[in-house]
Amino acid sequence: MAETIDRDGTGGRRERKKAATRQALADTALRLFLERGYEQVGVREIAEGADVSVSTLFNYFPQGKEALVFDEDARNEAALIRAVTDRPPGQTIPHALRAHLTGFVDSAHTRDPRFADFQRLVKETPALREYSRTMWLRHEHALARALADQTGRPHGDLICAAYARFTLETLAFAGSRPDPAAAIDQACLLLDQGWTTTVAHHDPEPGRPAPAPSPTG
Amino acid sequence: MAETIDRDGTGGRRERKKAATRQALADTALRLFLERGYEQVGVREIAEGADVSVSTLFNYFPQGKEALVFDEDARNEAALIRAVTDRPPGQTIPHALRAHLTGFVDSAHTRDPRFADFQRLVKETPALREYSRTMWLRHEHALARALADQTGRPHGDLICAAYARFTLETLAFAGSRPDPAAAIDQACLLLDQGWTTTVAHHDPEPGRPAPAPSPTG
DNA sequence: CTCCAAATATACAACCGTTTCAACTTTGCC
DNA sequence: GGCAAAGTTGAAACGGTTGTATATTTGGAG
Repeated sequence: MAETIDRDGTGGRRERKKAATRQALADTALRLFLERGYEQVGVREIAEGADVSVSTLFNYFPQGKEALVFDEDARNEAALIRAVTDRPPGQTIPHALRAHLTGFVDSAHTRDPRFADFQRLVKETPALREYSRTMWLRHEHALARALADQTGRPHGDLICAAYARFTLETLAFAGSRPDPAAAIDQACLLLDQGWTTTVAHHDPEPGRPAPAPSPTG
Repeated sequence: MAETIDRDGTGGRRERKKAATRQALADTALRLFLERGYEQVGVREIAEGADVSVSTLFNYFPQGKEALVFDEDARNEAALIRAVTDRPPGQTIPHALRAHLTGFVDSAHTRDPRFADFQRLVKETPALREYSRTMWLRHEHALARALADQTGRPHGDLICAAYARFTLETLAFAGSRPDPAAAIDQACLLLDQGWTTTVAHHDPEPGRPAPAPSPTG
């Protein structure tokens, strides 16, 4: 039969239903949160709204209530590492990062009008702010390693680690400010000055890092 | 009569009892946490150990379970602002901050042996790490203002705000590293380079800031 | 000493997010 | 059709936290 395509790939009916349920949960959650505020909506109500049980809700979002809101966002996170490693030739690392960060906060105005609402919700809900921040911070190690690779510094280098940490923290910092774009600008200015003065000179050719001495984690 | 000294000051018996209860709560909490781990001890048990009800526990520590551990720490926080404003003449702001931060992490070795245990507990308990970090971050505004005052920059200046944020974040960053002292060193190096390059030149005479144009909060 | 009013402490029940678990249902496949 | 794996479910439980209504304690006044 035609159903025998893949037991767990992206094409099966099962997977489609799962995706639909997941989406239904995220959608109703966001809708209710925007209507009445994050704290005023319980997970029981969300589950009911998506017509599943609470167990199922937590089966889909084991990270908890906050994760319901960042379902889409979580996909774009890896892009940050690529922004460094795949940056156009001649562009410095600080410029690549700054561009990526500002691109992220600018999309509030240009893109989806719902996206602005989403960002406002996060900005005004402490639990969501915290969650967003720690989400980004999960990439600290990856970013630090990318920086080390690209500059030829040793893995575990503390300057790279600190620069990675502060760069990611910049998003949370910007979110706490009336003008996020300006905040990113200034924060990056501060960090970039420190970075270039400390690391000094020449990143090697950006397209490829050094011959990738250790591809492991 | 002699008892009519102060109804709510520091000398009354009432206040002494309150302080004792508070201390008993913090002490038993820390002891139990160290014995069996933060997550393995419930607030009901802590209250029982200090011989009070759970309601009373939350009456003394409305910020929640985590606050039980940081009772003493909370008192020393204001010292950070003083480290900037009261720094010895001729010392730059970055140096004052770096000294204060390293002083904080070094006391793990020199001072109280219990302090090392305390720091290990915080380091190994995510909830406590988070709490500690947000505790420090509460001083972001105060530190930023102090920096602005001392450098003659306008209040709300984003460079000062970012530098304050990152400096405070440095403590959490250091805590997540195998060698915290080295981490503070490198993070401060990075930040200081950025700070001095960006703010450039002359802090005014350190002893007094500019003639304190607005003493308000 | 006695009594009052305010401040504190208490027990108890509720609420919320989250986890667990044993049953039940669906799904993909033979 | 039937089997095993995967997914769903409801209900119960847990731990932190908050309310509430009721004591208990305290300082001070008569």
